[in-house]
Amino acid sequence: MGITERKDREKQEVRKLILDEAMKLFLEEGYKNVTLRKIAEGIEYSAGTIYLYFKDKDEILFTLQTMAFEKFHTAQNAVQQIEDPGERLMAHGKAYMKFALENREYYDLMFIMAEPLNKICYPQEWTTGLNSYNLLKKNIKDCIDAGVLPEADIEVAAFAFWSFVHGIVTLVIKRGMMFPPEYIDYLVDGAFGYLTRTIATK
Amino acid sequence: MGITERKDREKQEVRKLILDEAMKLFLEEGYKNVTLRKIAEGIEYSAGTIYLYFKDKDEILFTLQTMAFEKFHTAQNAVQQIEDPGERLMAHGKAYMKFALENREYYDLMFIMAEPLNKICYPQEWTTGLNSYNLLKKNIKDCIDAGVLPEADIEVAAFAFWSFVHGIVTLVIKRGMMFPPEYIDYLVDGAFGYLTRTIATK
Amino acid sequence: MGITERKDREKQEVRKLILDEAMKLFLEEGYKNVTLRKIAEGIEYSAGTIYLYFKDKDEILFTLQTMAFEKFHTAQNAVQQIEDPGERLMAHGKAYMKFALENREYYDLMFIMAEPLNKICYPQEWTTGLNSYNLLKKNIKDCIDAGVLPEADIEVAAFAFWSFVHGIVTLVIKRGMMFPPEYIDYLVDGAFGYLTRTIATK
Amino acid sequence: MGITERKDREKQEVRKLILDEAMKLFLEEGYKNVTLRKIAEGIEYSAGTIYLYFKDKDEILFTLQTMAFEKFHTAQNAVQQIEDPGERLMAHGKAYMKFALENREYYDLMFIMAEPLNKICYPQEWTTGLNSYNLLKKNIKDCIDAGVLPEADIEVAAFAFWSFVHGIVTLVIKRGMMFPPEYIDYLVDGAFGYLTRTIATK
DNA sequence: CATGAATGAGAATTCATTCAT
DNA sequence: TATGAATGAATTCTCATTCAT
Repeated sequence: MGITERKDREKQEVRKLILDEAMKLFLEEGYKNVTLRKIAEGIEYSAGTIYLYFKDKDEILFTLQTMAFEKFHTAQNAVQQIEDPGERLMAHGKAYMKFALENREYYDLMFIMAEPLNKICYPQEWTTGLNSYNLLKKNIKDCIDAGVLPEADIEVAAFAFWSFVHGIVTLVIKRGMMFPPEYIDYLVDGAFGYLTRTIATK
Repeated sequence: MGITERKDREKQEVRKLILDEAMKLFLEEGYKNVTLRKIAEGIEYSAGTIYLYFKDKDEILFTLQTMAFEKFHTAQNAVQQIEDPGERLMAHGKAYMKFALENREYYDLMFIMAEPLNKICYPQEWTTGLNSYNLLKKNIKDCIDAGVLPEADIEVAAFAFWSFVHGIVTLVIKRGMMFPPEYIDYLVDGAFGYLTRTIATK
Repeated sequence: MGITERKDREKQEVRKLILDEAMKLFLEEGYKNVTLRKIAEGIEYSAGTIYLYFKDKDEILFTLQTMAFEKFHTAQNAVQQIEDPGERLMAHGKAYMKFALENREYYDLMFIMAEPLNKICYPQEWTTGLNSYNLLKKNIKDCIDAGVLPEADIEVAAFAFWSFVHGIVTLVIKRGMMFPPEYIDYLVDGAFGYLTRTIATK
Repeated sequence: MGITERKDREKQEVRKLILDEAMKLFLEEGYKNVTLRKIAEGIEYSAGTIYLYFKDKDEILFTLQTMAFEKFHTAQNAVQQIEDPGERLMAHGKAYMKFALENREYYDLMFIMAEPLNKICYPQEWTTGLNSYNLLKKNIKDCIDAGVLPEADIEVAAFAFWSFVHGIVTLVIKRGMMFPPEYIDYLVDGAFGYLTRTIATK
């Protein structure tokens, strides 16, 4: 059993090597520059080897997506320690935006890019993504229960809140060039503050 | 003169054929699916013919983008007839979302897709896009002046409002598969109503 | 007959237009940049029109070559006025080199380039070229008769002399980059003087 | 080790196959006839395969050029054993012409063709070519020192001598069709003898 | 498990040439 | 005579994928 285990570990290691390299390329050079050739070169294995660990290129991308969701979930979990529901929701939103803007390619992969999604239809693989969404719903619910947010269908309120922050970061990531660079932080913070303050001070 | 006119019309028709086919391919499977070869096949012309109408591939997508902006601007202008600032802003938002969800490829091209944007940097081509944004700012300003919206830097408030509707439609367009199809309209309308109502009842 | 003549003249004019433009492109941008499209654009006719005046692209190139030979012949004729055979031959050589180095693309077309030569096999079209060669032979013969050059088969002596100047200019035109630019004139003049002086002082 | 060696040899063989085919095509109809597609067809491999052996088309021609220089240098070295400077220079010239006329494509590649020379600017790759030139300069110098050739700047004298033989072979290679085939040897030998004899008998 | 060699399909683009009008 | 539209064949190059070893 010792041998089998070691083999297994080694197998996992190469797999990780591939994913890390793929993610690195993805982050550094964008989607269309992630080629199997480059991955193979980067990890100093032959291109064929990759097929021993992944069915095809899409499967790598898809795995990357799953990993991105995990990173994303972790980043958000931190705010759950805050007791006050209003403050917690605010912190949640800020953490969301911070993650998105500091990890633009990850965010693209998770919530914008079309590519590896054919497979996402299979709901079992979508779990981690949903976990994050559930977190949001909980925080929204707490706010409504505490009277910080007006009464509403939780689904609706969560979707509204998510749309808002998603809109902000998507605009910045994809159309940031429309605005003067030094102006963007001001817009993002201002916009977030404007709507949340207006709502929450009720 | 009749002949010249007919020729001209025919020329325009082939041009339109190309653009339609390009948009169709774009719709079907995204940017990387739009190849000159496929466009040519689709319209049953030779690949070279396309170069009689467009300088290169980018120009096709860029033209599509420009068309999208024009269509988009027209769609929004309609609401300006409404007198009441609050109602007008609400109508504006709904018209925005309606357009986006009914013309998803156009919307993608305008505000999400990365590809042909190299060229949009040249500000003169970006004008139509800015016109639409200026419309929004005006409507926001009217609302603030009328006391319907809380005081704020117009740039910030406009960015906030835009982010919100952009977020809603982007989520639906790109990650609509996360939600039960029959549920989407409810979410969109609900979310929009939830935030705007909360703000505007002041 | 008046009408026919005018038509003929007009026909010749367009033909000349094409040739001039082709030559211009050839001179300015080199062989591989002479495309029918560019010629047509330059003279503001359609590409198809060119086929009314020339069978195909090669025929244009070939005609250009013939024209180059004429220009070349004219340039050389000037030296024939010199009486002294030795001086005349020297002047001939210098004129040859001057023409070649000042009209590199012409020279390439005439004596180096492979392309339009398939047709040169037909000797009747080669006449102008031969005229120039005959000129050289005459000058060589005069030198031998005058005792300025050692006795020899005229064909051989002419070929030797031609090879020498052809070698100099070909080396400069095609491999000039091997030498410091400011050094080339010195080499060319020096080399020409070295051999001719050595031979001729006998 | 046997296996590795055999693999290596096979790899070299395909490489050679490509180079040979490229040279063949080059021979048959000049530079513009050397297309990757034709090379691939000729050796019955797929076009992509060529990219496993060469970075791009230029690299193939550049390799051919380098090979040509090496072959050329070897061919000339032989004459250095001759003691008498005058005889040695004569033998050098003859060896030069022999090589050029027996390896016309190689010669073209080295000293006539324009195409892949962009790269030759990098002086380190030009070394072999210079070696040959230095050989010539040495032989010229020995002749001058021995009084076989008249006093002169060595650079100038070498350039003159080179131009002469280069002119002869270039004329034959590129415009040989001007002369009756059976006459060419007579011309070449005669011309070479005529000038060298005249100079050297001093 | 790993690889090197090979491939086939496909990408954008260019051009000489044809032909109905 | 002239043209505008169209084409087909060609170009270089890239990539995911396969497979014998």
